[in-house]
Amino acid sequence: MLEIQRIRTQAEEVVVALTRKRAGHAREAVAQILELDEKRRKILTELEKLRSEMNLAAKSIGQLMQSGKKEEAELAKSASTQAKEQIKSLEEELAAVEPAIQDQLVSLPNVPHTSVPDGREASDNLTVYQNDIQVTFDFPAIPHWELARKHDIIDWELGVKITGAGFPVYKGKGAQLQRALIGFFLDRAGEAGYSEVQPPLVVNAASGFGTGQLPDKEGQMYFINEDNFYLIPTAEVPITNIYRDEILAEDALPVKNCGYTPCFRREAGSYGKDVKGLNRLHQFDKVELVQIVHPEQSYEVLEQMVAHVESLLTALELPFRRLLLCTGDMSFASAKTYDLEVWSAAQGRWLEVSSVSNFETFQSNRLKLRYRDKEKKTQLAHTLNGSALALPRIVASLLENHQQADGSVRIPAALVPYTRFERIG
RNA sequence: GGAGAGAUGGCAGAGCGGUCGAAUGCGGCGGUCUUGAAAACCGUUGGGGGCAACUCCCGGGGGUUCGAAUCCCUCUCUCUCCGCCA
Repeated sequence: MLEIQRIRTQAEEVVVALTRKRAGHAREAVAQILELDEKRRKILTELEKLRSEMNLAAKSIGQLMQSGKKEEAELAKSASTQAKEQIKSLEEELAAVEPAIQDQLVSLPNVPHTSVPDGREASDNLTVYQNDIQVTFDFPAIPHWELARKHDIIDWELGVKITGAGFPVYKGKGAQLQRALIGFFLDRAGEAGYSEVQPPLVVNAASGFGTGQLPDKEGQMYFINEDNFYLIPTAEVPITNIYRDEILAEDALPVKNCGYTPCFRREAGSYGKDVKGLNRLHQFDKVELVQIVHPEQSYEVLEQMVAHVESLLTALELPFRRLLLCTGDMSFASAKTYDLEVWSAAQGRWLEVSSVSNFETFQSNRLKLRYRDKEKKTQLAHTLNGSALALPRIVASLLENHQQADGSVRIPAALVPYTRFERIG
C-alpha cells in the first residue's frame, strides 16, 4: 500500500510510474484518492473543532455539578445537544470517506523502481545474467517425470489417490533428496547470517493483508472456513508478519530471517501444458529469505540476496539465468524483482525457481513495520524477500541436467553430505 | 466439546462515570556519584491523524450519558480447569 503522504505530495510522479506498471486506472484512482483525502481532512477539521468544544463543555458541566450549580449545569447540557448531533453526522461522513480512501489505496500496486524496464509481459523481461554451464547429451534427454517414475522416487498417481492432482508423494531417495535440499538451503542461509524460524503454516486474515496477498490474491490461497485461516502460499507471509505492528531500533536492522515451509497454492485457472510433472504443484517445499532493512540499504541488499540465491544454484551445478522483471510482469507489491530460472534440459525451457523482490515500504505500510530513526521518529522500514529456493523445479532440473547415459542421476558434490548418496539409480 | 476467568503503555499491574494518555513497579534512555562497573539518587520514556490550534487510541464494533478505560450489548482473542488426543 502506497503512503497517502506520497500520493499527496508526488501525485503526478506516482501516476506516471503506475502507468508504467499496466495499472490503467491509476490516474483516476489517484485523482479520486486526492479528492477523498481533501474531503476527509475538511471533515476532520470541522469535527475536531466541535469535539474540542464539546470536551470543554463537558468539563465545565462537571465543575458546575460538583459545585452544586444544578440549574446552570442543566442549561449547559441542553446547549450541547445540538453540537452532539453535528458531531454524529460528521462522524458518519468520515466513516463513509475513510474506507473509500482505504479501498482505493489498497487496490493500487506498488510503484516500480526507476531501474525497472518498461514492458507488458514476461517476454519483455530482461535477461541480465546467464551462467556458462552448458548441458548437452549424446543420448536423448529424459524428462524428470519419467526419470522419477523409473527410479520410483516421485509418485503422482499416489498423490491423486490421497489428495488430488498437484500433491505428489516423494518416496525413498526422492523423499531424502527433498530433505537434503532443505537442509542444504537452510545451512547456507544460516552461514549468510539469516536466523532460522519455523512459523505457522496457517495464518489469519490480518497476516494475509499485511504482506499483500489479501485482498488481491484471495482466490489463490486455500481457506479454512471454520477458523477463517489461510494456508500459507509462501513463508514470506508468516515470517514477515512476525514484525507486524513493531517498531524496531535502527541498529537492529537489518533483520534477516530464513525459514523452510511447505507452500500451498490453489493455482486456480492455471491449467495447461505447464503443469506436467513438478512444474506446478498445489503443495511444494521452499526455503525463504526475508529481510527488513533501512530504506537506504534496500537495493544493495536486493543484489546481495540475488547473489546468495545464485551461489546455491552454482553449488548445485545447474544452468541458470537471472531476469530483471519488466514493469508489467512484476507482482502487485514489488518495486523491483529478479527471477532466477534454471534450465530444464529435457523440456528445453527455463523454470522459475526463485523470485527476489524489494517491496520498499509497500508491505511495511500495511504491516505498520517501522524503525526509530536518529531523531527518534518512526519510519517505515523496507522489506525484501526471496526464495532460496523452491524445491520442485530444482528437483526437476537436477534430475534432467544431471542424468547419465545409463538413466541414473548424479548428485552434485555439494549436496552429497546431505543426501549421503551420490546417485539415484 | 463442557465450565470458568480475563483483555489497560516494552513487560508486570492499579484505576471512583468527570481533574486519566492513564498510579505504581520493572525494564529502556540521559545524568550525578565511581578509576571503571554495580548499587543508590535525580530526570526522562506509548502510538496515530492534522500546516496548526487540536484531536483520536485502555482487544474490535455498537449503545447509554453533557461526559466512558470505568455502565450496557455484541464480536474476537487469550488463559485456567475438565474431557478427548498427539
